[in-house]
Amino acid sequence: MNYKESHTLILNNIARFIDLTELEKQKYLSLLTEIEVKKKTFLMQAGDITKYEYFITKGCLKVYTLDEDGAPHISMFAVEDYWAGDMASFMTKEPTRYFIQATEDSELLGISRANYELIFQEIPKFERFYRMLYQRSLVSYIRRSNYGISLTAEERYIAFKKKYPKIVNRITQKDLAGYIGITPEFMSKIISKVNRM
Amino acid sequence: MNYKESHTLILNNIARFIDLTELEKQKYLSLLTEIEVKKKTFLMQAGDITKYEYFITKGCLKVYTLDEDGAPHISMFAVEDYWAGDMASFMTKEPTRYFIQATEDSELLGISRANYELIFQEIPKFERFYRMLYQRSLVSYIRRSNYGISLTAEERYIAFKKKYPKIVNRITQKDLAGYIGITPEFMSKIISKVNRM
DNA sequence: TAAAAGTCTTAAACTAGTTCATTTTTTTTC
DNA sequence: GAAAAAAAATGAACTAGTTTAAGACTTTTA
Repeated sequence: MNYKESHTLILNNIARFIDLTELEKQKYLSLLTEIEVKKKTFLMQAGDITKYEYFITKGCLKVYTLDEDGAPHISMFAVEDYWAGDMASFMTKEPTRYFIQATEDSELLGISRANYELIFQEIPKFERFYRMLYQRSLVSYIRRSNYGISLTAEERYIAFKKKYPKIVNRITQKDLAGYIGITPEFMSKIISKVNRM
Repeated sequence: MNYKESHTLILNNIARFIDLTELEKQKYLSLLTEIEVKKKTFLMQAGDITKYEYFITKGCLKVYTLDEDGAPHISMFAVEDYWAGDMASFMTKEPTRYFIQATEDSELLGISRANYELIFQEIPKFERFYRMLYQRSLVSYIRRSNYGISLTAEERYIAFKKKYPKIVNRITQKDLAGYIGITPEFMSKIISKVNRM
């Protein structure tokens, strides 16, 4: 069958781990909600009860918290083919501490909590899909959880550039500083130093 | 049925997320290997191909990497009722970068890669168990991945003490420094400062 | 149970990263 | 396309955390 671009993208993402029949694909797609967010608008703000988990089909968003001083700490940039959301709030129905804001006009597919639970009943293979998706994410978060304490800011910047060469050019230096965990001023210094090398 | 202590512990851990029949419990337990490690000995060293994932039934172990300067970065302390291992190496069969060393005489249950795959065929419910286990771990690693860059060393120490009050007293200050991501000297200063407050 | 090895404390000199203030450059908005 | 707003660059004074070194205390080992 012929699917629209965004649907092909999410089906391919899922096909990395499990095979679905045509019927299952259609069932799955019917459980998704299409969402558009214009640049600078929020998909989620601290205090919200998270209703969806998101798959990004177009654009770029930043996921961040604010500390007591109001400084943003960016935990990820989500671009095409990425999953984003606040799993803790999604699971527990407690208010989220996260903001998710579009840094470009973006398009997403959302799955609601009810449909997320439903999917495991309707297509049990999805337990396997999510088991493998989470297993992979876990590996990269375990690695990343050591970055902040074992690498200098310059090393973290170089690692980010190497791992996400396409994202570097789509975000501001200020947001990158918020991800690396330093001030924009020091980020500026590091970048000019690394470029000089 | 009556199980030995270590088996009761792991069955209870699993029962948090899925229900197993007597037969399934026995099948599952038959796939596990009992392992003993004496204090200071290694369960895993960098370069090894990880053969098992572990569940700790007694004792305490530290999981760490060494940086280029030979300084240890501890990623977790694993005590009773915890899962440990190097999932990346376990999955990809590439050599691990981790060391796992017992800080007390310890007892573990190990599941081999072959049996891990087998279990999903024999008892598909385990997809759900691992999906939920990983989902939970992910939530805490996502949170922790921001700790290193958004909290000061003193704040990280206070957070650790609050989250793991029982572990603090079982490990050396030096190992705690390796977890917090600072030198043992600065750890000493922080502890005496926090205790004075 | 004595010696050796490892852990903890303290302090002084140092470095990575912050803060604050100002100017230049780029992007957004009407 | 001009004005306003936001981002980036630069520099000087500051602070959190490191390094090195030495002595006191604790644990391990023979």
